[in-house]
Amino acid sequence: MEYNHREIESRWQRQWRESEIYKVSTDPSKPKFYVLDMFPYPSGAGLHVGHPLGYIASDIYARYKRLQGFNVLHPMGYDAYGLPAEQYAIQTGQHPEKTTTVNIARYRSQLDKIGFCYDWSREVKTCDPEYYKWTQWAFQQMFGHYYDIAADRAMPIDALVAHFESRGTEGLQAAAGKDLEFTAAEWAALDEKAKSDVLMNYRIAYLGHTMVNWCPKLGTVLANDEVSEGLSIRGGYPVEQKLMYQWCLRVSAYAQRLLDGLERVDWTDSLKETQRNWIGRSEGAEMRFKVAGRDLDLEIFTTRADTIFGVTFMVLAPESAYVDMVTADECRDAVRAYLDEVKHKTERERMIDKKVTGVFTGSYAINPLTGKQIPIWVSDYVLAGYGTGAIMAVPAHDSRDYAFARHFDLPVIPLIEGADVSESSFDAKSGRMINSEGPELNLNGLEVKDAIAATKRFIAEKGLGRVKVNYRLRDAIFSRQRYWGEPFPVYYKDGIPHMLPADQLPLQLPEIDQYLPTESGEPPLGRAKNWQTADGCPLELNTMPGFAGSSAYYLRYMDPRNNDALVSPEANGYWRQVDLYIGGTEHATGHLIYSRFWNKFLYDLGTVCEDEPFRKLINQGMIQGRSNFVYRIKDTNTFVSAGLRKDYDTTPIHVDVNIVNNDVLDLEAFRAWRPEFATAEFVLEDGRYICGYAVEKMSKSMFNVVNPDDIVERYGADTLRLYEMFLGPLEQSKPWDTNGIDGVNRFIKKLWKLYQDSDDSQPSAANLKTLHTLIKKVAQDIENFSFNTSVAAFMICVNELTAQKCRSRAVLEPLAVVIAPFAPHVAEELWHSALGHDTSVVDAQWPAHDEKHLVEAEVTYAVSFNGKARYNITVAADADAETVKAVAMAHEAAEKWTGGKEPVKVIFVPGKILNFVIK
RNA sequence: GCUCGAAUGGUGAAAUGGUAGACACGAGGGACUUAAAAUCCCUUGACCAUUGCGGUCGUGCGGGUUCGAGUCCCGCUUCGAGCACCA
Repeated sequence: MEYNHREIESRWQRQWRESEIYKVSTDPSKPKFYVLDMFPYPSGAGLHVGHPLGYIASDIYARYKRLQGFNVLHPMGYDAYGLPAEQYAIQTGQHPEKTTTVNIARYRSQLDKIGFCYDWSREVKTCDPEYYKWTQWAFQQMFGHYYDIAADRAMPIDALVAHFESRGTEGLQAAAGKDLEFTAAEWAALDEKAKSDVLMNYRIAYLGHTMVNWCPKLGTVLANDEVSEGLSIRGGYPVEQKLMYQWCLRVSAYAQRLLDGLERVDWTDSLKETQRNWIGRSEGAEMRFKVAGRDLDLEIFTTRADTIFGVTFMVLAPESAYVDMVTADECRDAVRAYLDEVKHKTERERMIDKKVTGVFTGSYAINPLTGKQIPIWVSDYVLAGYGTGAIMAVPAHDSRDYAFARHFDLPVIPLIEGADVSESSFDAKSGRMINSEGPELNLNGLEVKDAIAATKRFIAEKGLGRVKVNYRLRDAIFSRQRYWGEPFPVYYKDGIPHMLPADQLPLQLPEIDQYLPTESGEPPLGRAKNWQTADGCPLELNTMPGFAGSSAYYLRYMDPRNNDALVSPEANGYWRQVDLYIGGTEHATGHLIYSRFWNKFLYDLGTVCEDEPFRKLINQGMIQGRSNFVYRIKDTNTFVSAGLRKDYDTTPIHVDVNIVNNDVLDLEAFRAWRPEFATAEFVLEDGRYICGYAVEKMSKSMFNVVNPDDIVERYGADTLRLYEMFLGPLEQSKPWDTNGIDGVNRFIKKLWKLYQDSDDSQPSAANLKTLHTLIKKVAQDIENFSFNTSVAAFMICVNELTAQKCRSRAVLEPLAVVIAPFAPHVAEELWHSALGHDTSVVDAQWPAHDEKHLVEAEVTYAVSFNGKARYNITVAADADAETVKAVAMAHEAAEKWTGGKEPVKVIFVPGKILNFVIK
């Protein structure tokens, strides 16, 4: 019988669907395993061959775990809210929901063809009201909680109100926007609006006046991770800083826990490092400098407390509240002019333009250690949003301060022995301190590290400041001036925001006539009719950002149809957390921070039992496109093969990779491709037209998009799955190159052939060795996510068994099970038709390898002495006399080297053959 | 600038400190065939030798540890990724 992938695959996929074989339920009698893919945004372009890479890897792992007897949760869904559908809606008037539905259907059919073992009964879509009810619910919970620093967790806002009522802010330790101070009496005297404003300062989801990334072109604000180098990630439009009244999430309150949690998860070091950078913890000191002649302290943050003797000036951020307080009357005009100048620069201009600018305020601060007066300046190189918005400048040991000092001719005092500060600052945190002696503190001769500690101790004792930890991580801006997102379950009464009652959730997204802002500049929801509560209070017009829906979806899969809770305690208690999460690195500082934050908040609430959502995370590499080129001779319609092009003056033209095979152009298909090539002539080499190639992003405009459907149609899903794994290490980025897929396809055909005429004969020792080598290798490889070497192992195994003319069911049966995670359709077919089982291979047991079949073939002699050197000499079990003699000599030599004093151990372990020469 | 990765044939890549280049593609040669496709076999890191055997060099560069280094350590080079007036 011929291997017919079309027939086999459609038949088995139907079978799996009809028997609901991949449906799972909570089953406390079995150990659980949760394998998750980052769910896709269903874009209009559909899937290309790069998308399924991670899905195939997770599918292999899920199937493997299932064969090992685990109850595997392996769901899929859609991150359905997003800008492209909305942009498309603006252009065409088509409702984004319609576009999204069409795209989801397309994704589903593409995914189905690859043969994944998803439990589709658990599918979630973020735009589904049944789903976003719980996104809205979580938001309301965040509104109803504050972060208690002493308890190190979120607490109900009622507890905060109770605290205010009894003690005001006395003894309060809570994450807040501003440090407020009031008494219980003052709190009681506040009106409702004022109380609401105070509570906003503490809520985890809060309305705040913050500097936001405003993108005029997209007409919306963006989160920090949606902006790079002053441009929006999506579209690449300029982004400005703008002060707006927006919903925010107090992610910063969780900064330390987000950092600590990284110690407990099994992620790659580089991803953890990326998150650590993003959180940006820095330990330092907050210190007060008196302003000369005024009753005012400047509070600054520094990580280099040791350099305090080298402070020669102070700098304030232009937006700092200090600026107005310290500016002397005679300098007021100059300062105001400077502030105006700075304000008109965009963030991007400020970044590109590294010119040193600044203005003197006319005031002086007093260095608390030397008592000397130092000038206070304003400059835009100091950021308002970090630390206190004011710094002590140490030009000798900070390159930015150095540039400023040189530009304005301010003094530079070196503080580290041997540091040459004539050309540039010495920024390294190492060396011995000099010039650092004052009346009360002497740091001279100390190492920088010790000097920092000594200074911190000193300022804490003298009450000059305190040890302080700062984080770069900012609160997440949670409002979007967009239509296609979750509506906020919020209404306003007398200008005070209130949450809709829980029984009115979900608040459904209303219909509107156009997907644009209103004439008065309000977000699109301003167009909705009757967008108000029953008693006429207006509802919030903003919608939630993309990350809202994706922050807890992994929890919803545990209990997707529960209408009373995001997830029941039973379901969450069983599935707990994602054991394996596979997705791209592009979410490192977005989704993977937000969902960890979201999860920690739900953990504080007691909704979930695990503090970290994703135990192990693998980042699959990006698949790049491999573009092909033809070379047109200038001003002709003649194309010259790549190898001959240097003899002509040519222009390279992208050619559709789908009409090129192994870089050989299909001439007829090329002529038919576009009208202007219908009359194309060719200059061939060896009778063929060879195309050039380049690695580029996979995109329509490069004509290098390869659709998985085409590969499945031509070679079958199993070939696609094996080939994507064979392409290289999972975590590495690589170009898609269809060259080589034939090799994998050949392997499947050989596998198929091996199973024809299977019988009940006894397997030979060689058969068993081949089989057990494979079982051992593949199990190891799957655990290490080294799928490419597994595929190689399959090829070796099948080649060997073919050469051995193995027909034995005792070998073929476990072989089918081992191959099943990788090539499920063909494994299933062979399991039934050739081996005669009437159950699914999915229900089989993963075979254990038996060391005895491997050991007897080869033996390694490991000779160690001195507890140090170690020689492994491996010889075949049936080794000739000469080899055995060599081993004996090695043993003897080892004993001689040790002088017979050290024990010589000879260990027998299985391994490969090594030729060892004794000199 | 700081942090983290990576570098091996014509190509994708393998190698718990122990035969470098598994496996595959491509290429060359051969078998089968009227022919092609399909299939199968041989060769394929470089150089030298070649009627036999074989020999030398070789994992970005320079050092080091080790009986032994692609692998470990130190110092570079190049490329990629993340962060970046973050004090």
